[in-house]
Amino acid sequence: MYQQIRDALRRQIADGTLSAGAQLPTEAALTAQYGVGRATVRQALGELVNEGLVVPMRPRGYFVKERRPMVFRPQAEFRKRPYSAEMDAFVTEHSADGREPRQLIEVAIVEPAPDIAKRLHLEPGELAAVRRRIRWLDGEPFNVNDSYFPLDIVRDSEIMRPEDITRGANEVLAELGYRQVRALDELYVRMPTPDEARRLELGPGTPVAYHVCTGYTADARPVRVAVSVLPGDRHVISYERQWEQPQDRAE
Amino acid sequence: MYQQIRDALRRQIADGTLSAGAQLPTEAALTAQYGVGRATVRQALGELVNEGLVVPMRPRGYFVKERRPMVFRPQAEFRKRPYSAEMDAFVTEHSADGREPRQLIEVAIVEPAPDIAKRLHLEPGELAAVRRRIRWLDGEPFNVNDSYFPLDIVRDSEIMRPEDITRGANEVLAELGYRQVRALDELYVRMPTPDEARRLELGPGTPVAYHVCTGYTADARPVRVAVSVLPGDRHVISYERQWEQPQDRAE
DNA sequence: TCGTCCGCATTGACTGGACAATGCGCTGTG
DNA sequence: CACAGCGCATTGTCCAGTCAATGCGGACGA
Repeated sequence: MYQQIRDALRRQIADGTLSAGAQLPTEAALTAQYGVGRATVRQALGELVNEGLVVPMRPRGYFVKERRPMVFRPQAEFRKRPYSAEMDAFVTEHSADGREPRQLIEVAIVEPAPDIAKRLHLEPGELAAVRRRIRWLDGEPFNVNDSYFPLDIVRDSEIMRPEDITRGANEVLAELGYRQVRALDELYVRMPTPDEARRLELGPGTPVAYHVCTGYTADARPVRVAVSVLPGDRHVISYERQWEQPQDRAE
Repeated sequence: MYQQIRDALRRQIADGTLSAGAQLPTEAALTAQYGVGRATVRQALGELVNEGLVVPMRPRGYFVKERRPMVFRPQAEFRKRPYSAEMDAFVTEHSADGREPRQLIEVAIVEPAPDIAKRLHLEPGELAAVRRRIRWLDGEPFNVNDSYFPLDIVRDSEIMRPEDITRGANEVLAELGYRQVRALDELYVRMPTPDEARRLELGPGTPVAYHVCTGYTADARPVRVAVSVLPGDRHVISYERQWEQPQDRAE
């Protein structure tokens, strides 16, 4: 059965017989070794690909996938205080040292998708400004981040210019009189849409985190919806908490 | 080509021609309709399955998958807390009303996996206690949650008993003199291991969030590592943040 | 009326082939 | 020595078929 082949290969990957980056036996070799048809071997390999363990490099063969996640911190933009020693160590361990960043910013005025409009309290037909950002690391697309703002509050502001805002879009919003005091984060885990897979150059077997952050002003008006798509094989999402009170935590 | 068939079906699912729960044409029907071999049709259907859009119900046919996510809040779940109106509304919208919960608890003494041991600052060979929980909703496995504690501090405590601890394991730890004041959360997104897929009854095309929470006492000792596996199709992870309070309220 | 058994439609697993596409490396040429 | 071109190993796509497993529903019998 193909499951035997699949499991044997998976075991070899897990125990290091096949280390990261190593080449697997070719389809022909496996066909001969197990005495089965090629379709059977391909099914075994296909499942490993779908698990994200293996990448086919046509026509060179199959290779064990390497995983080099970067830390993604939803918290980073809010916090000014220093992080704890643990967080520092963790970030250092997964740092981007030596990798070359690049980003592309694009600004547009759109009628947002229904779920975005709902979060911004926009009526159907009302417009929003969107800053679309694609970020790259070492020439590899890393994540996409689209931030939506109600058009009437950011019109003619710095936010509409497709350039990097060093002090952050949140600071600009604050200067415009819409300082955010609260945010609601949602995180969905799913397989990418074909469009996302293309934009992020995702191989099969790579799920994504879909992160939606809605920022509110003190009078409970939503002024920003940030949508991020994070490839699972390139990220670890991390945040820190402190207990204000002795408290339970459960999932 | 199989891509045409796949895309045509995906379009029908997206635009509602095939609604959630509806049956797709059978392999035989598609074979006839497109005049291709069965393998081609199966490849098209297989990719839709891997995207999590479609579920094969052997031998009844292929059906459009339904998605019913529950809110998962790393922030206190039992704690009555003054959540904001937005959070309340969001939780209400994705509530578990009318669903029947069940859970199974198992306690063991183990030599933890290297990554767990490292987070607990345990030397190789040192032991940990682990409380393994599987939680169900409407007979469907919902998530698994394994909490590890250094054995020497929980030995003979209530934590070693495989029963529900109403006031929470964290409170027990606090009573033992190890009150947690800080936690570091990590979230990985990946495809499930075969073991996870079996325990959680995951179909193909269902990614998981792998959530690791390490809790620290005031003197920076890690006393608890909670590992959760959350099926992507049954969860939306959500948390709330506030800007720069004296005590940053976590995410 | 109720229960049991069996047929059948459908997917799962597999065979053994065919031809196309594609990088890599070698070879031969200028 | 540099470069262009070709061969080749390998995966991608596809075909036509076989047999097994499985749940549902209808036919049949008590």
